[in-house]
Amino acid sequence: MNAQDLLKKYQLSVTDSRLSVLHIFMQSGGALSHSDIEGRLKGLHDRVTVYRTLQTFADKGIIHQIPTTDNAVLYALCKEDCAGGHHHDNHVHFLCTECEITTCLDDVMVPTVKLPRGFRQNDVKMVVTGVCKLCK
Amino acid sequence: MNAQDLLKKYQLSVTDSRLSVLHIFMQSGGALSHSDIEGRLKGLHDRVTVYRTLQTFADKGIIHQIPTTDNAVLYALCKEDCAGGHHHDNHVHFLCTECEITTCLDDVMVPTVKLPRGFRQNDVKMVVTGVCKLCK
DNA sequence: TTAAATTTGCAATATTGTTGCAAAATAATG
DNA sequence: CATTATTTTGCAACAATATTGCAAATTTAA
Repeated sequence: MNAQDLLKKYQLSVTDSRLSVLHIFMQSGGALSHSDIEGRLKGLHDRVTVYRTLQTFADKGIIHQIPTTDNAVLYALCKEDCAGGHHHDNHVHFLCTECEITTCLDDVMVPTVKLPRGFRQNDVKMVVTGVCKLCK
Repeated sequence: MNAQDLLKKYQLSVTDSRLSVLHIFMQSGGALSHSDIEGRLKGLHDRVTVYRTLQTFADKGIIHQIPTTDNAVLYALCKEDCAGGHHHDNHVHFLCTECEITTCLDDVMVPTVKLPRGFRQNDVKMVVTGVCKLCK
């Protein structure tokens, strides 16, 4: 699906900045931080606009956040079937200590864990740190 | 073990700020962010000192970081057997959406996952979101 | 084509984290 | 216990990251 249709699908106004950010995600394939995106926009849009765009996309379920072991917040495109409110992004994320790139391991599902009595589970996030395929 | 002995065990100077921060961790029981700690210190010590204290404790293995799905970095006391350089904090962390408190589920180990060919794993973090025992 | 609604960019401000350095506190020594 | 050496602290300055209000510009609806 192209960027314009994706925006319409989620009932969002089609604007330059939203298209740019979507294109950047589509081209990169991986997970990006706010500053990654800002860098690739080369000053085309304001920092604030990027923040708001990411927020909007996350609210709509177009992108999802990835927790990292350090400080940064990363975002990645949801799979097509993420639609309908709740995400299907329960795959493992991988952070390479060599190239510092975070990858979505789409084929590695997050295993279920048995919680102590009384805990109710909604969501699980899992981040593996190590050396990725390309840096090996 | 009391705070003072703990500091000596790790060959750290015993200072007011370190004792205060340790006490805060011991009383809270749960995971705390930098600003949690700063808040409870009520201006007793400088922001910078808190940063440095947390850094020192993390380096020595007295506390460990917990990745969260949002922005914040949380810290929690390591178990006694964390000593000797490498941590035994490979347990699951639980974030309650009601009380917003992060707990270490010490008895729930992070399951191992099989990574795609070529990926080498060093470390795994797992955060479960849901409703905790007390908020149920 | 025009009016209504939304989005953007700017400015200001808040929050979070880092660094250098002199003063203070702690540890080591006799 | 007193003195010296080492470490730690607090301040100031700074950098990076994030948020808010508001007028101008853009997009959508009519």
